[in-house]
Amino acid sequence: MLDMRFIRENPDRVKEAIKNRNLKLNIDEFLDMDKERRNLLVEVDKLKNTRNIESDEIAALKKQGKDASVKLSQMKLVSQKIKEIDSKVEAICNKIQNIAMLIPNIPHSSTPIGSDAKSNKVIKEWGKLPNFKFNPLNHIELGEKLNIMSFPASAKLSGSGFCLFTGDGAMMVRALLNFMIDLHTKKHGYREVWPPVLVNRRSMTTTGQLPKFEEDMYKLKDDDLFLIPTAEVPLTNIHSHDILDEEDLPIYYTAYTPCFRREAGSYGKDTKGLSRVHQFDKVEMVKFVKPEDSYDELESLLANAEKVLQILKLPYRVQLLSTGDISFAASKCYDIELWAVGSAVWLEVSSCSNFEDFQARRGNIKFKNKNTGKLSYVHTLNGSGVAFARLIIAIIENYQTKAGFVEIPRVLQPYMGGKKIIKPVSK
RNA sequence: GGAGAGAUGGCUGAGUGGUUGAAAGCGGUCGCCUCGAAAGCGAUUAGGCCCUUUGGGCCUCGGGGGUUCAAAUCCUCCUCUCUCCGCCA
Repeated sequence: MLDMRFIRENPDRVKEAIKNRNLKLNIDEFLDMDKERRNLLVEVDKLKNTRNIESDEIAALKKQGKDASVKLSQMKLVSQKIKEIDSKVEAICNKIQNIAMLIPNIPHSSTPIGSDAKSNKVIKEWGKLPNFKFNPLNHIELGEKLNIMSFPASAKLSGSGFCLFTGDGAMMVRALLNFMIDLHTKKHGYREVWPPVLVNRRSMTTTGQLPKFEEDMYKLKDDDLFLIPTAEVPLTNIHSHDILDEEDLPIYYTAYTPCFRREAGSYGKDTKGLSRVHQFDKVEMVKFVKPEDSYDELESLLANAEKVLQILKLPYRVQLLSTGDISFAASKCYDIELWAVGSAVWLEVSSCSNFEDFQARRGNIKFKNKNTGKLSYVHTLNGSGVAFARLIIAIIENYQTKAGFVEIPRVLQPYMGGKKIIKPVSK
């Protein structure tokens, strides 16, 4: 959410942001409502002031044993009027609030302007793309051959868009979890968290999934709870409605969680295999930082995510997202994409974003400035460090051998009982 | 799921209709004292919103609704915490 005063004072910047994001919202109408709200407030505040003063006088009269019935009946009318205006104020506040929650964040000046993903900029490429002398298989073929994943089985259990890992595939998931959490906690200074994966509406609103994207979420029927689409939601909400100490900043959290996405409306797109599934695993990093540090923190966050891929020796590229592709709540965002040689595609495995105070405002996350004693909103950031399903595609495809086996990346071997290669096993 | 108790400022905690936005204590900050520190003394110490301002006003005692001229205080619903019982991985 943006600051009301900011919108009032910089309507052109807000309009520009909306236009650059390819969205449509009527800001002038919104500001008219705000004006009306403030006029009503002035009116009702005056009446309340009268009531407060007169009420004191009624109390004084009663104390003295004098008759207060004239004032009493006057104030009855005033109170009635107050009630009327208050309900008007409430109605218009609700309207304003509903629209305010749909206004996206202002993109950072370094975010490329463009209407869609075509305007994203590749700003970095790392590692050599593998060039096999044989025809590489894709992960579905390899997974079946090696008996480490089964889509028929997951379809039987849950329907399309799920995956069942077995044997060394399952062990690799567990290895990745431990490797990434170890890296981020031991080398990058993050605190480990194991959060709930069901969260309430308020939490989903803080981080911006609600109210706009409710249809993308899995929701429980009997309780107002949602399955998280990313650990960003619980991690960021750890400090919702908190006042943090300045000396405690920055705060870094990391967590592994499964992530749940309905992916409504994306049927037909990447529906095969692991690249777009309803449930996947992910290690997430979240930061709470002082405003002046947030763009440096974004760079180190990106570096932390890249480190995972560097250690795994997987070729990747980093994209700076354009205004048309960046998420609703973010002001600047990098995507990391892995090359999967068997499928011959770039796969997004991480998004590292700075939300500035957009989420902090929604979740009321503040810190006390030590010098001024004033409260300010923190800046929040998050990044995947990284998402498993597509990472597993890349590992399996890039580490495949001519014989159709899969070598295990060196860093994962200790996490997999010293195993170096995945070969087919009988069921 | 059943029965009971509770939710007040950074913390502990008083407060059951009218100078209580809130006693007291702790903590924090500043000043005095001191070579310095401790102790002691003094002062100060919530947030949000609105108005054109030095300034003024409104709102907020878990959240919503209600009663009343007036609500931290009365009624009601909800959420959460604690205790006991039941159930359960």
